[in-house]
Amino acid sequence: MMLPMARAATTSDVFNAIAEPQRREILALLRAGERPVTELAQELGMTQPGASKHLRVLREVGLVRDRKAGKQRLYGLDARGLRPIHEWTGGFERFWNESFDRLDAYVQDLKQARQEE
Amino acid sequence: MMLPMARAATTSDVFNAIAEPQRREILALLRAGERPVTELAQELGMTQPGASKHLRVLREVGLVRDRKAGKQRLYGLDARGLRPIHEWTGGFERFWNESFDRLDAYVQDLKQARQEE
DNA sequence: GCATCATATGCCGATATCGGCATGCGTCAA
DNA sequence: TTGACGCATGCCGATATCGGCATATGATGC
Repeated sequence: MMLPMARAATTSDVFNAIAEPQRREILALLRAGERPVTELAQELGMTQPGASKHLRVLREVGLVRDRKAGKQRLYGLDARGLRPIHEWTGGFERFWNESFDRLDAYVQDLKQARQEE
Repeated sequence: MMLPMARAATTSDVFNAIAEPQRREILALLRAGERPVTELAQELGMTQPGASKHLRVLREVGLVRDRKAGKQRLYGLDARGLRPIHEWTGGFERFWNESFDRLDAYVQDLKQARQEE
């Protein structure tokens, strides 16, 4: 019957988790230390359920850890998952300084090659 | 009337563009040099329209440039847009080595603070 | 012009995503 | 136990996303 396949990857990976601006803000805030949900929501101007949902995503990909502290639930940063992304982008470091030199060079080569044909 | 607001950010930023595994593969391949659409599609095992669509997204966020070369259209890498991501993740570099030491330390601080209240 | 190759675009179906809202559940204190 | 607080979850509506397919657009060569 061959159903259409729709979406492939989903929010269960780190790349996707940090594609959301608000989630990036949460991570940035958590660098200063653990924080309860309500405080995060307040500081970032979002609703409490909104914050909880984003935190859930971040927790599922391992960027955030939570622990109970009495009535509250403290969320803390676990940045290890960001390392692969840092390294992946780092693999392009050589290119973002010389991108257009390279392009130009390639164009030159191409013209050369054409004249020699 | 207050309609629901649904999705906030969209595919028009670099974080989102590289959230797609196939788009990351395209970028990785383009490190080796410019390539036409069909070749990309073939090497990555996707359909030509599929490749074209992903390339469109990459082009719209500026990660890829295209130029016409006769019948073909060559796509080339413009990695400058990856730099902000590299730097953003780099802002967490201090944390991904000592994440849990810090957490523990914070817990200690917290206990201290509580006893002193 | 016409056929051909290379690429882009449009439509569709399935599903994922996000925000808002209400509500559930657990914990603490009185 | 009851109430208050902190947080999570569920449901909904609007929209975005992705793959597959057919088709349009564009350039080339005859």
